[in-house]
Amino acid sequence: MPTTPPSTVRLAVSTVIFALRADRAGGPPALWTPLVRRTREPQLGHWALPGGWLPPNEELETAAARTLRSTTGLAPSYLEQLYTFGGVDRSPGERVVSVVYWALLPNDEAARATIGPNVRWVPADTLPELAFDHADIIAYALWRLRTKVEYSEIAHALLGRTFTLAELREVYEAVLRRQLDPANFRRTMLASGGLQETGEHRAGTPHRPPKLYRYAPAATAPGAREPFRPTERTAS
Amino acid sequence: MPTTPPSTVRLAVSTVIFALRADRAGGPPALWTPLVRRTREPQLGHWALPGGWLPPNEELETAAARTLRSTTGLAPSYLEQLYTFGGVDRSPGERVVSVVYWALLPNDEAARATIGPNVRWVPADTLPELAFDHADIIAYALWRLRTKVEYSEIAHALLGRTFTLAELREVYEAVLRRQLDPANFRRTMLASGGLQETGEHRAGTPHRPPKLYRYAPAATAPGAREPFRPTERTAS
DNA sequence: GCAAAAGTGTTATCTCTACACCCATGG
DNA sequence: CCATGGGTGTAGAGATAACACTTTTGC
Repeated sequence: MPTTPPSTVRLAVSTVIFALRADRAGGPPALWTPLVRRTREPQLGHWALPGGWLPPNEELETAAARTLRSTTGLAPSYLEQLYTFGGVDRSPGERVVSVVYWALLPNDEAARATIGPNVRWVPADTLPELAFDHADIIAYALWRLRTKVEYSEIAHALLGRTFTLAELREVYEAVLRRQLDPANFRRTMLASGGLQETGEHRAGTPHRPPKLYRYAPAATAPGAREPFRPTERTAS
Repeated sequence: MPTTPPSTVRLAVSTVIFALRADRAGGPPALWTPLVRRTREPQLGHWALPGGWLPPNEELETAAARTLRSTTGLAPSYLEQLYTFGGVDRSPGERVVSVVYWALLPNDEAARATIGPNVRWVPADTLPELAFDHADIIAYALWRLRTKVEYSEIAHALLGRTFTLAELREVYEAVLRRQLDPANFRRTMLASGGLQETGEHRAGTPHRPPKLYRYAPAATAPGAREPFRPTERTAS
């Protein structure tokens, strides 16, 4: 079916948001993501990633954070550019290039996220049918999260400011979908130097109270592999 | 200095290109990259990354390959999206969002790349002053190449179709800027399963003729970490 | 005291690295 | 037969994984 080629390119910014949620109280947490219902054509009524057109005077990352806030009412603990999707046939009738970001929300805050008829949280690995290529995009973001957790210290972004080692391990287990040895996990984490004892303990447990830690990135060792975030020039 | 905000966003595609070149004949190769001289304002006359505006009916990756071909006259052996740079103040007076790709050229072909008054090859780690934020972009692309070489098998893309293990090691050494143990390198490479003997030997050496290999990706083992290239829908 | 999770110790195994050594070829 | 890089063997250091064991709390 030959369509008349679009005359312009429109630029959108979308965000894939991840947070941990327990299916049932006390059960192991899993990754969930919020979707919004489209209120315009094309694909009116379909579920889609939060996003919108890029205002000419707004930074890309700021636009991503804004759509995130308007969707969930929360600020992300982690936000990074994922990929730019620009296939000619992504959207019928017009050429849309989407710069997609991905974000992590802290656990305690995510519980009181905005809910409404046009926002819906779904498990990240069993998605409903989505608009455009958004299912592919979420799958890619999930892959990025899962691979990045293995070599980077981002898991803490899914927790609150302080957490126990067992809670941190639960995050890893939810993301990686496999059990980890508590003893070895503890040693690996402490050896990384990225954790700092708060001196406090989690109260209210039916057993020995665990220590609380906070994330405190180690002083960058010479020659260490820093993530190298591209330097974006912010508006003056 | 307050400037009047631009009313539209323009979308460009640029490409960082890497190839190996020996400084002197027989010497160890190093990474070089081609630049083009700008023939329009802004930044007229400055050296910049090859690129251009995105035509509404052209795929992003196709646009990157096209600018690469028009700059060097060659086809890339590797091409991947790097990052999208969209800072509000990247370009004076207008809002330009650049989807940047990075590419590798095979060694034998790179030798006969196009040269002209408006194309100039420079060593990738000692750049001249560049237009816009292009120096930052190349630095980021270099970082990506150097980190990706450590966990992925892309080094062969800087060589021809067949190569010796010593030649492959030279690529790694040029990219990583450090010497590698030939014995251990050999074993690691052969164990990866990505190399296949051709049965031929490199002739004309003043000593024992080395075996020639070709790149032949191993059958994907179950649970192996595939690179997961995002699925772009190609034009029908 | 008993259950349960926090936290520690120990050992087998695998991987990485350095380097000694033999092999094959041109001159 | 000699120089040179191709190619193999191997032992020590360090990281990883499995699991036994001790500690500390609530009930």
